[in-house]
Amino acid sequence: MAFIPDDTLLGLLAFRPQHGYQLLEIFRDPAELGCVWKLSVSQLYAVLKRLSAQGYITGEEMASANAPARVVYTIAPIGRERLYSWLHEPQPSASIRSVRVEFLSRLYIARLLNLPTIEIIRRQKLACRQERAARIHQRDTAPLGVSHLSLDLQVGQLDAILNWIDRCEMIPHDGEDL
Amino acid sequence: MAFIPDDTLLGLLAFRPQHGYQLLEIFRDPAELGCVWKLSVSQLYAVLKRLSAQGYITGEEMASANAPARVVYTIAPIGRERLYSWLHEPQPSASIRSVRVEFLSRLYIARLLNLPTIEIIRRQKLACRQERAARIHQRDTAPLGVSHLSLDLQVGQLDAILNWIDRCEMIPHDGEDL
DNA sequence: ATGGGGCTATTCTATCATGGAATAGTGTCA
DNA sequence: TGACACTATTCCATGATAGAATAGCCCCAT
Repeated sequence: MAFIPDDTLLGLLAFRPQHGYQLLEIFRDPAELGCVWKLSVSQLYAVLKRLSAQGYITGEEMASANAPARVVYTIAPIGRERLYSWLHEPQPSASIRSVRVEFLSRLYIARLLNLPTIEIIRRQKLACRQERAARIHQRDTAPLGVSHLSLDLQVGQLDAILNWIDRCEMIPHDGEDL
Repeated sequence: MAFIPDDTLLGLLAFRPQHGYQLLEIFRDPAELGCVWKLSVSQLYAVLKRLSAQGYITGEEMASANAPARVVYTIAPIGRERLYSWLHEPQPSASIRSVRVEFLSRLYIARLLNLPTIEIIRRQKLACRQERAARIHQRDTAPLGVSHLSLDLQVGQLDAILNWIDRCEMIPHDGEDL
């Protein structure tokens, strides 16, 4: 299963306890996770509820002087465990969508927490190379037609990823300016 | 709205009347639409029900000597209208996923029905070029960080599509061998 | 004051997608 | 005749998604 929103939210809460609306703004801001993928209002609160029910986070209602009541969530120890095993996933998916969404989310969270990203990138690169080899083999045995075209496109997309992925190491950490 | 499964199924039924299980095999076969995207059993029947309720197709139960009863669906005139307006969509989406799924489905259906594909390809290419220009502009004004990386990846993916898309014209029609 | 509009914060609802199991007929082979 | 595989469809539980609904708080004009 993927559950990218769940793991990403755990990462954001590992950075610091936050309430739903605060998290939402990170997904709305095109300079933050908003550029990677959109999380709808209802899904965000649904995921928080699920994580809470599963014991990965704990919520505490807090009254505020200048705003309606809010629920501040804090990551629990088993949430932290789950987060680290997600970040250090040994065999990340190499589907095009996963690279754009899950891998970039991992990078975002790792940077936020000031963790090293080299291993994350290395494993993703390896997975993409393996995927590319598999697709090339399929393409070269596929009959001409749409299936051949589709595999050809996928190889091209993986090549684009492999050309791009090394640039991911060269961006500074920015966990402090949130 | 997208509704790619609906439009694709209309295309398959425009080729010839078929029942659910027959359609399903086209999506299971990796040499046919199976390479483009998977349609689950339940979704296929759900879409057929929806199309039928909306009057785009009509179903007729048929008993068979060597198999359980089945429902054979036939495309209705307004279904055919809808199909053609989908095939000739003047402004196709240029998202990476749309190209891989919707554009290739259009191509598949156009080939199946022995319709010309040049215009479909031309419009898709144009849309991708516009999308590329927009993403480049966003990237070059984005702050360094994950958002910049994400846009950079998207530009690379669009370049890969533009390199690939001209090869789509050079594949023979194969509507006869189903 | 008061009532509208806008921001914060969350919930609710309806529809659709997804994967899997369940049902049920038909043919094959031992 | 019982096990198994294939055909054909339905059902169910869970999750995703968009949108409206609710509701407190603040500012500003009437």
